[in-house]
Amino acid sequence: MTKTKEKKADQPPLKRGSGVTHVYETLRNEIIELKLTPGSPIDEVQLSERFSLSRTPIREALVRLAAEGLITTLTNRATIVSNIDFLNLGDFFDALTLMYRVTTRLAAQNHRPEHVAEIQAFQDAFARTVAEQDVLGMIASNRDFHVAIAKAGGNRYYIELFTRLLDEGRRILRLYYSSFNDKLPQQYVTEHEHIIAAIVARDIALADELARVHADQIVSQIQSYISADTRPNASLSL
Amino acid sequence: MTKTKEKKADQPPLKRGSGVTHVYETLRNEIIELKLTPGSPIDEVQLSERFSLSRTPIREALVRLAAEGLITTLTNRATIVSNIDFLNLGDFFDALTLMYRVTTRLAAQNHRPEHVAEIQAFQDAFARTVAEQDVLGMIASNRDFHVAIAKAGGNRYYIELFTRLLDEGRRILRLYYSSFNDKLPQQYVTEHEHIIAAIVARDIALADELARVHADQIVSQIQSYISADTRPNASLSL
DNA sequence: GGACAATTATTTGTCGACAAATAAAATTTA
DNA sequence: TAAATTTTATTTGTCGACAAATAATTGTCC
Repeated sequence: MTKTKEKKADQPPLKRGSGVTHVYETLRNEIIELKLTPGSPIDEVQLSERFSLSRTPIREALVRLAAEGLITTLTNRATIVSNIDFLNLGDFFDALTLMYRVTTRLAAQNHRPEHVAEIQAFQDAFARTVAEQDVLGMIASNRDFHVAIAKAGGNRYYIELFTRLLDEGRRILRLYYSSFNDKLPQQYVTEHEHIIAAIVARDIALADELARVHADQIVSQIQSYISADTRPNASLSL
Repeated sequence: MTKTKEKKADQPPLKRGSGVTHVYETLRNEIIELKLTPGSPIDEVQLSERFSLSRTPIREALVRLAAEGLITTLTNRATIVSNIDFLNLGDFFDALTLMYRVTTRLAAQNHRPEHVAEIQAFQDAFARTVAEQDVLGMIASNRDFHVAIAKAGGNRYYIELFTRLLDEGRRILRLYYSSFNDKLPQQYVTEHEHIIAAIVARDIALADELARVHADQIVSQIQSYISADTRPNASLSL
């Protein structure tokens, strides 16, 4: 309840340079979880009141978010939560698939025992959310699972890009989670298990192939959600 | 104290929100061109004097650079120009090669006439710098050439990552350009021509293969520079 | 003389305030 | 009444200043 979270009056003196990080991470999560809807304006003074901070650290956090593409700043005008770019979803799917493959390959190649343990832990969490029909939890733990694989691969450039893509994917999936089909997720659990096995066996070619199939699966599912969406103008980037 | 700063008294009233962009771009170039050497400290007040701006916009530019990984901020302590990470150069080469291939493939697939013109223009610039033995110009125009190919491919995620990788490569190459061998560059000109031909012919497989060979060529050349470097402790990340 | 402690100095992070730029409202005018 | 123009209001970008955190310096004691 009264944790050190956002509320009007919290304990101001947390630490010296931690305010910006807190604001950044909080807003980042809210954007990814669609608590802040795409296109909605960001009011600096409102945020400064909410976090009990001056506008300066708020601004710094916003610059970081803008550098990541999560918010868009119209100079001298408003700054808004970035829209999901439905027109270029193909780019997104292409890059996502490539990162699925490359990171899984590298994991099979470079992983160490502790990595497998972490991957398995997130896979357990994923299986749990599937069993509980917790769709939002599924989306999050699936993301953690693949980020863990990327970390086992070790290439920091891939880790960074892949993380961004997966988080962007979380935004997209949240838009359509209402139409989630309860039968498919179990298949993902199985596919994850196979991917883990291929990584442990250091079978690079198999890991690559499984990742590709897995990615195609997810991409086509998202696409089916989008095309099944009946809301008028829902696929327009506004 | 009063040493020669670029332009002490320039035209202050440029435009309202353009100060940060100017500072950002200027510093970015200086970092990439190694005018600001890795590890050297960034003094905010010194910069604010140099650009005739308050510390606030300077700070904003620095946050952007930090988000890109070009500078490193030690909280409450100094902020320095990021070091070149020689220990993980393998990651860099791997990601660079992948982006070479993927962007060239996509260019063969998606390019339009105006893209070819732009690519050819940068290739001409590259050939010119090779003829003039202008090594620094070579490095820059080679980068522009491949960024143009990435833009012809059209995938914004690849464009962004590739640009960052190529700029990081500029930093590395600048460290070793003194030992440049004058015979090899001509080969790059030829390889570039072949890549353009493959793109124009929309031969995706050939474009991919040429890009791979080209990337391997460059990677092995950089590696030979590094291993041939005789400076003591030169390969240490300090 | 060297190690430790206290003091000073420098630098960073944050603040409140002001001015430019834009949006919104009010007024005028045809 | 509607378009155009002036006035007001809101919001962003920038500034100078202050306080916390750290580094540098000095002083003290063994």
